[in-house]
Amino acid sequence: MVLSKSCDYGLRAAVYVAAHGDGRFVPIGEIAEALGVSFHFLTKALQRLSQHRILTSSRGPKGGVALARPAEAISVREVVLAVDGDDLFERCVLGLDHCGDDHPCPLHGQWKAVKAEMERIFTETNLRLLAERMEVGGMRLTNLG
Amino acid sequence: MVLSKSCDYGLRAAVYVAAHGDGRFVPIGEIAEALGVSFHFLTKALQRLSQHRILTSSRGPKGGVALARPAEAISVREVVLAVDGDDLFERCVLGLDHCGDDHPCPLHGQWKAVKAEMERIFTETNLRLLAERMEVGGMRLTNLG
DNA sequence: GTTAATAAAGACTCGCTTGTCCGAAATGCC
DNA sequence: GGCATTTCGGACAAGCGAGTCTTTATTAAC
Ligand code: SF4
Ligand code: SF4
Repeated sequence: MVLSKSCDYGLRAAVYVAAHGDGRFVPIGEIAEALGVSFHFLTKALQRLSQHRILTSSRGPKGGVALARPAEAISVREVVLAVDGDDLFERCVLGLDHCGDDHPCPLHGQWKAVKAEMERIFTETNLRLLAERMEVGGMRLTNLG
Repeated sequence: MVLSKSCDYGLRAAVYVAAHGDGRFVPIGEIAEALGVSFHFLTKALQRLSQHRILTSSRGPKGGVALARPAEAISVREVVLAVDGDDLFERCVLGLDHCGDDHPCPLHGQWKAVKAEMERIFTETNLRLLAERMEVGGMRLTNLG
C-alpha cells in the first residue's frame, strides 16, 4: 500500500481530532473506538505525531491528544512524513539507490511528475479542509459497519 | 514502497529482455546477473509474467524467457497488474473497504486524480519505449556498482 | 538414449510491519 | 495524600513479503 497502516491510522485520527476535538484533549480510546481500530496500535502512531509536535498530549483524567497547532496549519504531508518518513516522496518505482535526475531509470521522467503531484496535494491539503469535508460532505473515516 | 520487489524485478527484467532479447530466449540466470538480483526470487516474479501471457518460456538448453508479444504491445500497467494485482489502482490512501465515489473518504477527490495519473502513465508507457530510453538515453536498470 | 541446461514448484528461513499485552509515569479530582 | 484515568514505553506474538535452497519436469544437443 501507499501509506503504512500506522500512517493511515494516524492521519484518520488527526482528522477525527480536528473534526470532533473543539480544543479539548481527546482520549485515544475514544478515537480508536470511533475509527474501529486497535487502541494500542493507534497509540503508537499518535506517539510519533506527538514527538513531531503535530499533536500535544496530556496524561491523566481529562487527558488525551489535541492538535498542537490550528488545523489549517497541519498538512497531510507533515503527518505522512512524521509517521512513514520521506520514502514515499524520495524512493519510488524501481527502488534503485542513489537515483535522481543524474542517474535516472527509464521511468524517471514520468514518475517524477507523479511524485510531485502527490507531494503537492498532500502539502495543499490540511486537516481543517478534511474536517470540513467530513462535516459538510458526509465523508467517512471508517469502514462501513 | 509503491511497487513490491517482485514487481520491481519483473518490470526491470522485462525491460532487459526487450532491450537485449533480440527474439531469443534469455536465461533467467543471465537476467538476474545483469540486474544484480537473486536468481530464485526473480524466477518467481517471471513465472507470474509467464502465467499472464506477458512472457513465454522454454526449458532446457537455449531456453529462457522471451516477450510473448512485441515490446510496444506490453504496457507497464500490464506488468504491474500481473505481479501486484490491482491494489495500486484500486485501494489507496486511507485503505478503507468498498470505497469509491459513493462512499468517499475526505481525500478521495484529490487522490483519485493521482491514481488516474499513475494509471495513465503506466498504460501509455510500453516496454519498447523503456528499452529505447536505455539504449539512447543511457538510463540504468541496476544499482550503481 | 544420455547428458546437460534450464524453467517450474514448493519448503523453508529471515526481517519488517502489524497487532497485543503489561507495567510505569504522569495528572486531575476528591 | 490517595485514587482513578490516561499516555508512555517496551516486550512479545502473529502475518506477510523477501530471499534461499532443493527437487522435479522439460528440452536441446550429442
Ligand atoms: S523514477 Fe527517478 S527517482 Fe524513481 S527510481 Fe527511477 S530514477 Fe530513481
Ligand atoms: S481516496 Fe477514494 S478510493 Fe481511495 S481510500 Fe479514499 S474513498 Fe477510497
